[in-house]
Amino acid sequence: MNDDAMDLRTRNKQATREAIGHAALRLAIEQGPNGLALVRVHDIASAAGVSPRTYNNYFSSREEAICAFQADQSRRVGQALRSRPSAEPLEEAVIAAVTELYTDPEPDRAGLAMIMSTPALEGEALKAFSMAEGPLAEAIAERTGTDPRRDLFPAVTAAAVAGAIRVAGRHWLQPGVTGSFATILRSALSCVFTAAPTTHGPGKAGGDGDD
Amino acid sequence: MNDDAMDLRTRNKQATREAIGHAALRLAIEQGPNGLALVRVHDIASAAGVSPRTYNNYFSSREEAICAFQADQSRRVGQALRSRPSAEPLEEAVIAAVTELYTDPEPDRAGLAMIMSTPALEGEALKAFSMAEGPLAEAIAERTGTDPRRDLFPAVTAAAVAGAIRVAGRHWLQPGVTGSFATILRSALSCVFTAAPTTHGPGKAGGDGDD
DNA sequence: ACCGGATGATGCGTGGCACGCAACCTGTGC
DNA sequence: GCACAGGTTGCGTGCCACGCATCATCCGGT
Repeated sequence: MNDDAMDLRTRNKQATREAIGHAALRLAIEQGPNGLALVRVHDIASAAGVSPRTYNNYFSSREEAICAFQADQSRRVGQALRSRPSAEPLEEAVIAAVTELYTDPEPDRAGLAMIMSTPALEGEALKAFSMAEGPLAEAIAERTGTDPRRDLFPAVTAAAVAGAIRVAGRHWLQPGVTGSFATILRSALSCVFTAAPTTHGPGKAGGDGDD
Repeated sequence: MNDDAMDLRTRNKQATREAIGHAALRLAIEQGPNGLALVRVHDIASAAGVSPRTYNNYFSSREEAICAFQADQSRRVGQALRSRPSAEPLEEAVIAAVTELYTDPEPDRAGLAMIMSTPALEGEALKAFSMAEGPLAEAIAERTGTDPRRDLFPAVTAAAVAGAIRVAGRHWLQPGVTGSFATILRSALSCVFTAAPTTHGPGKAGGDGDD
């Protein structure tokens, strides 16, 4: 987007950051969820073509590097919602914005699996998803005309949306679940805006005939 | 509750765990959010009356030890919901269960502030709160008669509830916010079950006290 | 009450990591 | 072309997680 508007310095820095993050995730996937301890900083650094010391200038832990992509993605959620027509109802706007952002490239299954099903990565993954909440809450507050400092609705909804994205991801990764991520994501987000369904019909979710 | 039903061994172990967790949180509070790096493992261990090696048998990071209490609390949420009369509507049951669990002793402001406003603790704190989601989702699924493996509603709602608790905590800690934690918590949880308030009149945050 | 087994608590040693520091190299603006 | 700001690298330090072997303590059966 603004890559050309940046200094060469800045662009290189960004590229380095992405290179390290990408290398970290790739190596983590190779080792699998149980071999995370085997992914040495040295390996990540050399895979990214930088010195270990430089790696450490960008990230202060392997976990942070591995989840960098998720974190970056989360940072864009607020803006994504703002870019929806303001006439659109909140529910539709949120679903459209989130779905668009998270399915432009269908997520990398292996990467998501690594990030979401590795205990040691859990904290960082949660942190990554929660990064969306602040900006999202502001965008929601703006759209609904509420004051986020006094009304909890925007923040709670933002947290719920972030949670729904997580849940959708987890569900999508489950073996035996069919359906595109987009479908599951929409379904999960719908739940956020649907008050308690005391008796709530069967088979939503990825919901085509799997039993 | 079942303390007397446990083996002496088990009880001691539990006590040690709590001692370490408590010591860790106390020391962290003393150093403040910016001095977390100064809280040495050795200090925590000796403050808890155990060897550093033993500390490491219980927790594999300072963060984990500091957030142990939050984690333990989260593990009880599922059970708390199950203990509500099954005739009660989901919303009321959840609000009652969570409020009861989180306000039996009014939370320690300093401790919560430490846990929720220290970047280095953020991941572990999120992890602690998210521990409630699994059991909570199951309890919700059971109460609403939905199959959590096919329907996303239980999991999404559980995540939303966990998020609401977090948001309530953050709001409660904000300077200038009046009102008991119980009130704020109820207000936040209400948002979860309230569909989008396109025009949403009352039902604010601190509700009673503030302007 | 006694004893063998199980389980937790410790000490020690090892490998790795985060980060401060200072020198070096590379774009940038004058 | 030059001096400077900013990024990269190597080195050294202190801390930490964890495997292993040992010892103390608790448990259950006889």
